Amino acid sequence: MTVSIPPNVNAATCPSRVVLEHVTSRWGVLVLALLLDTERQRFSELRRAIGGISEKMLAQTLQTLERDGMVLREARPVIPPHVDYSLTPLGREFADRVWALTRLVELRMPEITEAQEAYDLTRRERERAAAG
Amino acid sequence: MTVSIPPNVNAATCPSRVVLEHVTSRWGVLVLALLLDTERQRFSELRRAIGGISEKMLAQTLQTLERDGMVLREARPVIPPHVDYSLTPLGREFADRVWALTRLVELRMPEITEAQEAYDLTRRERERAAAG
DNA sequence: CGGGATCCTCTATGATACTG
DNA sequence: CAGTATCATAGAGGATCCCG
Repeated sequence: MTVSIPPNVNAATCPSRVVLEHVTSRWGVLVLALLLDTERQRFSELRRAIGGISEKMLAQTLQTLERDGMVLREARPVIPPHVDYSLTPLGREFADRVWALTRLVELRMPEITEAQEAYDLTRRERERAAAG
Repeated sequence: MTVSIPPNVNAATCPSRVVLEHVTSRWGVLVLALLLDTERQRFSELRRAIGGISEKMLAQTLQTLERDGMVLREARPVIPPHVDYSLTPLGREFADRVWALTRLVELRMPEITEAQEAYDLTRRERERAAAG
């Protein structure tokens, strides 16, 4: 298979690179996964479910994904405000793939951990040799 | 489908979250894609192919991916040094998925751009209404 | 409740210079 | 060539307060 990365993939301004970073960002991954699971969530529900995310970052992440057409925001004009977030069909498509990637990491975690330990071992030995 | 995010997915220390960030990081994505395409590359070849990455970040990204068992580093003890990087089977598995995600973004880019323009339009109108 | 605005911290990244 | 070490900085992200 040939990948043939387009020249402008490298540019920080490349539009698709930017979107890729949105969906794979620290909080983007979690928001997509959570919405994939629950279909429709309120702001504070998302915040509690994710745990450890600040209001600012949740709002920012949701806005970014909404702007990219991945998330649908429905605000009911009541007091107190009631806002529901859900995935658009486009968003579900991405959430599926991102979630698959997440599961793959978890599936392969034993091999990864083993590789890390092996790497750290040879590293420590090398350092000891350099010091001694 | 039920996702059922494990409770510790949120923790910044969650090992699989960390690995996920490695493979989806700004430079990780590009390194994986490039190695998927070329099978085996030298440090400076990668640097030139990616374009815009600093030596420091390339070295750091490669080390991280090597430590995670995704990238194989082969150093020939000659002068000047000759180091080849390639994907391990594990790394190829991840590179495939990451690359698929990248292609999906490019495939859906028209819809995404359209959504962004629509979002920006309603935003500007709202701001004008607030100002006027 | 769902944010916006502000201030502050810390980390990711870049630039540069040096070395085996 | 393939890095490492050091320094500098922008931007990500957090904490807090405020408001409709």
